[in-house]
Amino acid sequence: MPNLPELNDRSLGLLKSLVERYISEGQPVGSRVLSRDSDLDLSPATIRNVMADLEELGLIHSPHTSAGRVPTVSGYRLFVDALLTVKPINNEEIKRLQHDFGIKQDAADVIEGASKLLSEVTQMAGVVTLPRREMVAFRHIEFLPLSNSRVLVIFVSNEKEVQNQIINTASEFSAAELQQAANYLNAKFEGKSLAAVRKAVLKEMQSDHEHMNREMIDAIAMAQQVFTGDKAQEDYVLSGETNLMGFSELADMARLRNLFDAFSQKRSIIHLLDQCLEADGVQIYIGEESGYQALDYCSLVTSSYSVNDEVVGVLGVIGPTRMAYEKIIPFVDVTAKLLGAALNPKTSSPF
Amino acid sequence: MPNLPELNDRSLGLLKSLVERYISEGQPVGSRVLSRDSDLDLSPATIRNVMADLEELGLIHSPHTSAGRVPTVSGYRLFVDALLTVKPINNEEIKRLQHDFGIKQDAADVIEGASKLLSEVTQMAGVVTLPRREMVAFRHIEFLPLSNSRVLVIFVSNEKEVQNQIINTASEFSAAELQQAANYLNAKFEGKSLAAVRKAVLKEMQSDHEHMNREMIDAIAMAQQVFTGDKAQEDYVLSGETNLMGFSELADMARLRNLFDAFSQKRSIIHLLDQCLEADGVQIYIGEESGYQALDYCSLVTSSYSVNDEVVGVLGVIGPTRMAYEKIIPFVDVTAKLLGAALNPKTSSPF
DNA sequence: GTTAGCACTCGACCTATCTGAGTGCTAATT
DNA sequence: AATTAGCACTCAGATAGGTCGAGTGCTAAC
Repeated sequence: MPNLPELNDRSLGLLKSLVERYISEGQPVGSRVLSRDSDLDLSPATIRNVMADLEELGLIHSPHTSAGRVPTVSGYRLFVDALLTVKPINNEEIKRLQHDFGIKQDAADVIEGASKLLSEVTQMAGVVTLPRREMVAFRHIEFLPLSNSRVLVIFVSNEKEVQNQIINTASEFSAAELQQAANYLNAKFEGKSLAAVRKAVLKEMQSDHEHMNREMIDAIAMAQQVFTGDKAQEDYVLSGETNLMGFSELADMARLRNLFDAFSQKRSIIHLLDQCLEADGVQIYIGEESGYQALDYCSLVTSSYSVNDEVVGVLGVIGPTRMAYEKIIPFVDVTAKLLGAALNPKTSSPF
Repeated sequence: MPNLPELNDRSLGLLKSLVERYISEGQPVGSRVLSRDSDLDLSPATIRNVMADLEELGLIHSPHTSAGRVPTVSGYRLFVDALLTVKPINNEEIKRLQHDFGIKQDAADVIEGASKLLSEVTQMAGVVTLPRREMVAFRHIEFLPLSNSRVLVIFVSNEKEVQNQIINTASEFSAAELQQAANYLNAKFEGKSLAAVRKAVLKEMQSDHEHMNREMIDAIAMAQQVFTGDKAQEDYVLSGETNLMGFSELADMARLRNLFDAFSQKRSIIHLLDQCLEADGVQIYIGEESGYQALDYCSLVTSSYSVNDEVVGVLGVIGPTRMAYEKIIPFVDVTAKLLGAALNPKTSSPF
């Protein structure tokens, strides 16, 4: 095993300077600029030696012989994990953002506003997943008869969210019968979380039906269709995709198309965002780390957001790997908290 | 006034060959290929003379001295209006498309399916506007109390469409009061078109309220908020945008960005599509004809679609000006008819 | 361990040249 | 009078050579 060059403070400091420089300038950085610019007082020659070490460790890389060095994915990773000095957001700024959130009436608007905000402030793409259905509270259900034993189900959760779907029933019901069923379900489940409702419905289905009358049984049967079909209706709101067209990393049409295809198919992106649901705090995927080819030249900075201390969704920013992490990270963090608060009418400011 | 060269049959035939050739090959076409290929038996020299005439008329144009000729917008226009031989769609194909439409349950799915269909078949971008709200039938309304005098309005139209909005009321209402109001409105308006409901509501507002009780007045006041606020909630479903990235006309990042910006802002595109609502039959905008800079290098082929003989929306295809109009036009036409039929549960096939 | 010096590499940019497709014009042909 | 052959001309695109400068790795001196 070859004797790997050690990573002392000096090397790390150098890496930090290099990454910062590359992020701000966008061009491979050479030994001379680094010598002149960085606070460490070293000659270009010395810096070249250190850079050779860093290259051997796979932290930086030279596009060609006579260009400077560029951080690799591992380089960025080390930078983000250990070297980054996050810039806190000043208080006025937070106030302003908070105010922006305050205006919106319904949940969909709030979500869309958050997505736009993310993209406008960062000049990259912003993304916000819709809140998870299971985590929201059951508020009200309504059945309306359609033709051919089909029933339109309207379902209100939380304060502001309305969803609807069509189900097929075993027999045809009158408006009055459906009303009864709805009344039953509304009385029984109001205020519970959807996850709880789902569990309760399944239990009812399995228990013997002796103590239940016909209407109750029908109601439960319909509720089953509504709540236990797992049609992961997950979705997200994306904004500012076109900002990404400005970055040279994505000037290549094939790459760009890959990325935009992924955006419109949504599947991969949703998978990825789902992974962020579990982790709390800010989560970062740099370049290929995401595992999705479409995002190879991009980084994703995410944070989950919560309502009533329950994680319900994820939001984040997508941009080129060369992004100003020290600003993006705190901004994503704050936005997630503000969004959570805005979606919960009861809480006051998290700050 | 200079003596303009006349447009005889030969010139027109030549223009036709040229446009067809350019559409299929994508490269400026010269006198030689046209002489060899076209059915008119003419030497390259003669063709050059004719082409010079066509150029003088502004129908074709030479990118540079030693390139062939390319149709101008006027050239395409003349081609489309007078020279095009539309290829009828064969019957099996229609059957297949019809079947695709048959499967979908709810209106939103049908619309999205149509958009995807348009983009997949043409390999360009497909767009479908959501049906106009005023034209659909009123079916059912429902009020639910929220906090602070706010009321959630759920509103069902047609068979499958559900919409909702939040309104602010003058005073706080109980669930029972709201129920009464809803009953009143449902009884009074069921089955009428939204445009009719709107008119009726406005009339009620102006009439003296002597013959009405308190609940009716409240109901009408709420209905006014719901139906007469003209929040043109117009929107469209776009698919296959990324197909456009493959066309050399849009290889330029600035152009592409312009276009995609227009797509996500939606405003311009909606304006344009709205213009197509009035015209019936297939409508075509070629290049700058649209008046929107973002679409300068694109053509838009649209057709309105109708439910119950009432025009409710527009659908179409967006692609480079260099597109196979003879196939696209009949396809858009058929798709519009099939979509109209699919949205109307009562009609049988239009074919 | 650090630095100065130096030969070397290589992309970026500029220029010159060649090629071929296609034109416009003129004069000959039908 | 319309068509065509012939020819000089134009111009984008590809290829090749040449210069420039930024940056490197290595060696020897500090």
